[in-house]
Amino acid sequence: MVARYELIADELRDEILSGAHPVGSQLPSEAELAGRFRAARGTVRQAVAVLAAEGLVGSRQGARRIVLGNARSQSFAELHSFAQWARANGHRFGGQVIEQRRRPASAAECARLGGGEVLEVLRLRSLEGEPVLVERTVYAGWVAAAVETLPPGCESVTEALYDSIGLVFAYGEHLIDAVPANTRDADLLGVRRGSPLLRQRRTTTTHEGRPVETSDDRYRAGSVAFSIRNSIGANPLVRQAGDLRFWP
Amino acid sequence: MVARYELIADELRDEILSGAHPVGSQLPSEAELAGRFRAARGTVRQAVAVLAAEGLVGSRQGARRIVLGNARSQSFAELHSFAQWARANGHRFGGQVIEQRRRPASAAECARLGGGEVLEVLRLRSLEGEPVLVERTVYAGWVAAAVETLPPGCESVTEALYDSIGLVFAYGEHLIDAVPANTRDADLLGVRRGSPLLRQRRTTTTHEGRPVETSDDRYRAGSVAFSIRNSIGANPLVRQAGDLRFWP
DNA sequence: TAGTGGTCTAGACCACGGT
DNA sequence: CCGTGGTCTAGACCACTAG
Repeated sequence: MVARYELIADELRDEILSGAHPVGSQLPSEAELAGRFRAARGTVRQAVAVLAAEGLVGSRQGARRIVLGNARSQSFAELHSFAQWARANGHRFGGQVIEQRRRPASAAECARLGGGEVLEVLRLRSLEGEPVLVERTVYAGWVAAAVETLPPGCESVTEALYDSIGLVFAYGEHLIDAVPANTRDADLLGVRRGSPLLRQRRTTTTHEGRPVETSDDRYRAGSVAFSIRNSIGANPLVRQAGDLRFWP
Repeated sequence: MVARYELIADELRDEILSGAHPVGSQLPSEAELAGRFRAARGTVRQAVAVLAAEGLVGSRQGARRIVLGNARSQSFAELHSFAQWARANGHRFGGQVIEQRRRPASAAECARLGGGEVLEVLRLRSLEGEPVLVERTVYAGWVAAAVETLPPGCESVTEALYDSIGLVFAYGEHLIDAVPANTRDADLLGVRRGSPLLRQRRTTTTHEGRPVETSDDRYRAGSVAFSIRNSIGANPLVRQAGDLRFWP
């Protein structure tokens, strides 16, 4: 079942991306759109809220909505999944487990994952055949068994865990900064020790708010960037801090 | 004029932050909240959408909303303003213009800012007395004059430009990655050449979609991080990729 | 099956922008 | 001033979750 407002949003998005509404131009008014799509004004507002959340249009009280961009932003919850991002963008990618072991949770991990035993996995992932990412992931005890059954060359852990135990990575918090490569990082990525890496630390939970994993991912400089769109003075329908996507 | 849903959101947020709704617990149903606040269901939904956009609660059809976090996220459009972020977080900060000159726009800048002459400014900014940020900003020709009248030690360019010509930085697009410090960066920040910097490239526009500036900001590693909260499978009211804030 | 959130409607009033 | 988007209401139906 696809919602009406999604269909309207899709149609408007296509018009924007195709150039029918150039960047800087005004969108039709809500009343006009409501008439055109034979929908209530509220439904149209939901549709344009989608576009606003994608950073395609902006709005302010009293003036017509304005087209801000015409680049497809890949709406990424795939911030969690290297594989899903790489596939969606047509990249050749791979991955390999380097190390994997169970151990007791540290104090910090107890706070984030809920204590007990955890599973620590070190993965090296590549893009177009080049190693670009060192992933150090710590899984909560209750998913450890499922992760251990995955093949070492598993392409997408996210998808595999969904298929095997129906696990959905629903919410995430991410910290992004820069760090120097340590000896191990440097060795795995083929860069010099101390050279810049883009680090993404994240904690992921299920729909129920149950913590699944925390991870420390380090990208070789120049391989990817994070892209964010945001706006000020937006109302909550629009309040989005921005869509977020990887950038090759 | 403060909207009703904002007041409701404020009250619920306070309850969450104060621990009345612990992380992992369920929020009251929309119907209950509507009764309690004597508001229509739609208004209550707007209020909880605010909290969802802040990453405090999550939701899924059929189940009650769940409390995901209890940390205040400083809802940052202030991603644009080092001064506003630093002040809001109680940091001691400063800034100084190192270089400033007019020059013709490059080809790339023409595309982003609209051509003609531009104003290039190099600023060094500090936190707690330590230099942490090298800011290379290119202003569009139409704001150049206003920027040139600012004192070299101006704390907040964003605020100063609002006060002087009513300019509002409304929309931004940001690219975040890691780069090695070049000789100049290293010299200004007091780090070794080649050491990691966190880079934020941004383009900012007005409410009307008119480009104002593009900037290349480089943070010393360890001084700040970017924090993002996001969710999957969210509906557009909630679709926010996440609030975004600096992190000391 | 009952309760919950997601969608949609139709109408009202208000604050703001531009003329 | 008019047109626009922002807020709010009241009610309806549906899809989903959970017991």
